[in-house]
Amino acid sequence: MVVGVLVELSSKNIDKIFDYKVPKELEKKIKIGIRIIVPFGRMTLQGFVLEIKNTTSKYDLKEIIEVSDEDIILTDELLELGQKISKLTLSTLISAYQTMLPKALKAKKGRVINKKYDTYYKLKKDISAEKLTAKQWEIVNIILEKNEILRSEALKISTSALNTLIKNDLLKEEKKEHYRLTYNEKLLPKKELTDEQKQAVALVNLKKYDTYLLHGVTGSGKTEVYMELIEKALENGKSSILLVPEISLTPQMVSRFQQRFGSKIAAIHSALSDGEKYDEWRRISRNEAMIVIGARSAIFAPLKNIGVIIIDEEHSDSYKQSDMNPRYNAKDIAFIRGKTHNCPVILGSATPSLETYARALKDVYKLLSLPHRVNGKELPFVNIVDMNKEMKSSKGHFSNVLLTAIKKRLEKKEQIILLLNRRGYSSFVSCKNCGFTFKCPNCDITLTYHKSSNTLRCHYCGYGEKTYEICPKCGEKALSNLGVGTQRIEEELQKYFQDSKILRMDYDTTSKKGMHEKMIKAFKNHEYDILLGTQIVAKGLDFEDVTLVGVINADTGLNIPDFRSSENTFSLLSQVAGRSGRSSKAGEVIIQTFNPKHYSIMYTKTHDYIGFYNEEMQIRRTLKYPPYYYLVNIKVSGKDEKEILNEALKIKRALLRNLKNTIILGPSSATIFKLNNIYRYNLILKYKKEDNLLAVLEKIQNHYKSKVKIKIDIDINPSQMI
DNA sequence: AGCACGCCGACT
DNA sequence: GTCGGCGTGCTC
Repeated sequence: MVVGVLVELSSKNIDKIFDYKVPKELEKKIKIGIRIIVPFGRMTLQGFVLEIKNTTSKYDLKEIIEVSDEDIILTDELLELGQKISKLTLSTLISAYQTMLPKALKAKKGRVINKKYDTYYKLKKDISAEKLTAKQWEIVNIILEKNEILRSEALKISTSALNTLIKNDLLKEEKKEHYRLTYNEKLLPKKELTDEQKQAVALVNLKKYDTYLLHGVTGSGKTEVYMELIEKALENGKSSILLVPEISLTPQMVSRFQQRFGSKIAAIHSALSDGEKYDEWRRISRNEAMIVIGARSAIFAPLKNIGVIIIDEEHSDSYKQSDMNPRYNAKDIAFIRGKTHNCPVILGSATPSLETYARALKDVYKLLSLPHRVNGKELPFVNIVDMNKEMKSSKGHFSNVLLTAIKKRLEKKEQIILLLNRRGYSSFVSCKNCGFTFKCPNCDITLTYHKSSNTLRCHYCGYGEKTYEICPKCGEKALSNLGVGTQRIEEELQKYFQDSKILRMDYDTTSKKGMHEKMIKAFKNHEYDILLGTQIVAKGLDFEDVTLVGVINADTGLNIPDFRSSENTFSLLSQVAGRSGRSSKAGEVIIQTFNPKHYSIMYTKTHDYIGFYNEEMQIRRTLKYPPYYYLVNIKVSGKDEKEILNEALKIKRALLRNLKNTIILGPSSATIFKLNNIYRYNLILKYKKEDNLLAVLEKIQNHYKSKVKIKIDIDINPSQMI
């Protein structure tokens, strides 16, 4: 027997099948999709069995060393899915398989994660009570009652008594695999759906593949719709996947599903240990868990018979893996799996991405709407505060309007959420007096300040100009770099409201395991009055007594050098506004901004997604951005600045020669131009239809695959352009 | 990734 | 003459 093996080394040169002989005694254990250990060069590596054959090769084949699995790790579906991912993202097949699996199943580097076993004891024969000591009898009695005793339980009674029983050969030992996580089986009855929700559910055909956009305002009860669809799938004996952004995968959210579906759910999130993730993965592949809730990578859950795939907050850029290969988008994977399982894919959002909404309007996706909140209340009143005026009267970060509103809530014992928009810390120049920022005349992207050359540059096309001291708009000498932290805001806030209890929630304070959950509980219990934080407070949280949401600086997001910055700002502000007034009390939102006339902010005031969509679409059309054009980002990096630039230019020429319908921008220096002495240039491709694009890109990549001094990274449909 | 091979410069 | 720099290519 000969097997074709894909070895766990992610290098373009090794990403192909190598043949090995199978020793007679291992033949029974060989299946396609299991992992094995093989000699490779003078290394010993793990690999996947992709082929089984009998033909003797021309090579003098080596033999397999060991078989790692009993059960199949990569099912036929996942094997094929990996092929597609590898092709579509131009990454190695092995890297595709590796991202599909939990860490515990990847090649061992250091710590090995294994299944966990519990030890139990049973009786070997009948025992007469009088021969036992009191402690021994206590142990035996439990076995007589329950048929077995857990080792840890017996140890608690008496270590020596247990040891004596074992020594006297009275007990037989048994090991049972156990999962690290347990789920409560106490289920709560489901909520009655509103007519709107019922209608949305009714419009979904669970029997065939189609993509739906569930467009529902904040507080419209999208989650209830998800649960209903999942339950319907379950009634047909089918499983489901629910993807949420990591940030909104809160304990609050998981417990809602667990109260409805008990141990049928498997929740995969970053707070789980590798071992816990591994256990969840096995529960899924054994059909013990039918409902998978998780962030991006949960789209690869080894479910057999999928009935519905739901992507919540579909506009979130966290569904795109942009930091490493394969640079895939979980949405695309959802469509592929939806097709293979012939089941619907539901995209849910209050502020859909423009790409998605455009497709819904074209009837490529079916549109489902939830235009009203479940509590019957209007969306909260939004008050925009012009900080240009405020800054003249106060020197801190808080406007009088916001301070007064906070004071009012504190007196009424209602709660407050404050958002500090800290996204995009990269340096841009802004006028303190009028809020003016420099934009690229070609790309409409905020120019980034380069200290070394004292210039402002566009990271898309490379356009540059030197910095000014005087604001070209208002003529004041007030240009400066911007940026504030949560700690400073907390101190300032505490000075204004000395008796109030402030809970600071950001990446630093929630990274410890369980902290996020603790904080949410504490805030819910009114142990704090004000919740101050970054993005993390904007999404998915549901507190009844929050009646005021304040945004301290709405603008920082607008200045990120990315064509989606307006969209992201509108979406963030809408999300955070939705945290206010979720129960019977009316909610208010106060947004502080230096750009009160900016359309992302204006449309937040009226909760007008369609208005924002229409205006932003015009910009996208004139500047040739998605959804009108597709994008590809090619990163060229290496140590020799001149050489990198030269190669980037060479690539550009090659692209121009081979792609007739594509616009090519750059090479322009990346946001972090020099990192660890590596220089980085970007080429940006814009196209509507280009049939041989993948083939051309692959050729370029292959040309550089063996070069050590130059690295090429290709990101197709990038989520951000930094 | 790791290692051998091989082709040029500088030296016990 | 040899030692060792690293660029290139191979691993069933």
